[in-house]
Amino acid sequence: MSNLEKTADRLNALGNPTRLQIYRLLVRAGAEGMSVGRIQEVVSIPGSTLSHHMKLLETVDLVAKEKQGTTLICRARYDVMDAVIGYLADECCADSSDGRSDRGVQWRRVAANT
Amino acid sequence: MSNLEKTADRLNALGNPTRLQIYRLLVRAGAEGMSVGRIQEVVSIPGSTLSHHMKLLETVDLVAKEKQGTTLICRARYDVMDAVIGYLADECCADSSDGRSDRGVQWRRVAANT
DNA sequence: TCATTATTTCGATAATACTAGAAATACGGT
DNA sequence: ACCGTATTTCTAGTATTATCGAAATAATGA
Repeated sequence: MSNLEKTADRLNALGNPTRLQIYRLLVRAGAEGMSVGRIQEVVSIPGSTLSHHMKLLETVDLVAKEKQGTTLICRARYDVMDAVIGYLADECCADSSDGRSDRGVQWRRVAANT
Repeated sequence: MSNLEKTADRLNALGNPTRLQIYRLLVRAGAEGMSVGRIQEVVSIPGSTLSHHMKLLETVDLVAKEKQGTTLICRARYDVMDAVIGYLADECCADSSDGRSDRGVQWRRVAANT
């Protein structure tokens, strides 16, 4: 699967309001993550529908699941989002080789303030 | 329309291999842009299909069209991509207020090397 | 083992998206 | 006015996606 296809799949996964909301929750939850049940409380949709969305997010690797007893902890995979934005910024929005770049802004990955 | 919905629509527009390819072409074409016909030569799809994709990209403001005589010049709207990545980086991936951020990387908009 | 809670899978329906041929429109040149 | 080129709109078939109730599975504790 090409880089373009993989990126398109991931963008598509985020290209749904419900899933983007879920992903946003998970990113904000940080390393602690969030259980499927807790997510369901927030987004207020039937479990079966939620499960379907979670599966898609997991399929494209944007979300990882870890079973803890009977509950499932979900976490955003920052490295994968990193790859997505990296594609947009580098592969896609990189300066073209003929130096036609005149956008004024660019996206760059920077180290977190640690 | 909320910021989340708008962003989801834009991600959805890019979440299709053909459209992502088109968008990539346009970004690389820079300020000069690219005509619909030229895009069609590259991506090799029927005009009606291409027109449909271009319309969607325009609807979400990722692409602007400018009529020059009988041909249509299309250009990527970097400011809008900027807003999309900005949402992901700030709204979505921003450090949560409780300081749980521990990702190691972050995306930041930086000035282009002018 | 039984009940309970958490989550998924199944199955079905409705909605949306993708694709593309054919006809229509818009423009510039003759 | 007519022709050719560029692009869109119309129309429709097919495919994919979203939704959700009900049944199934998994894990824990009594």
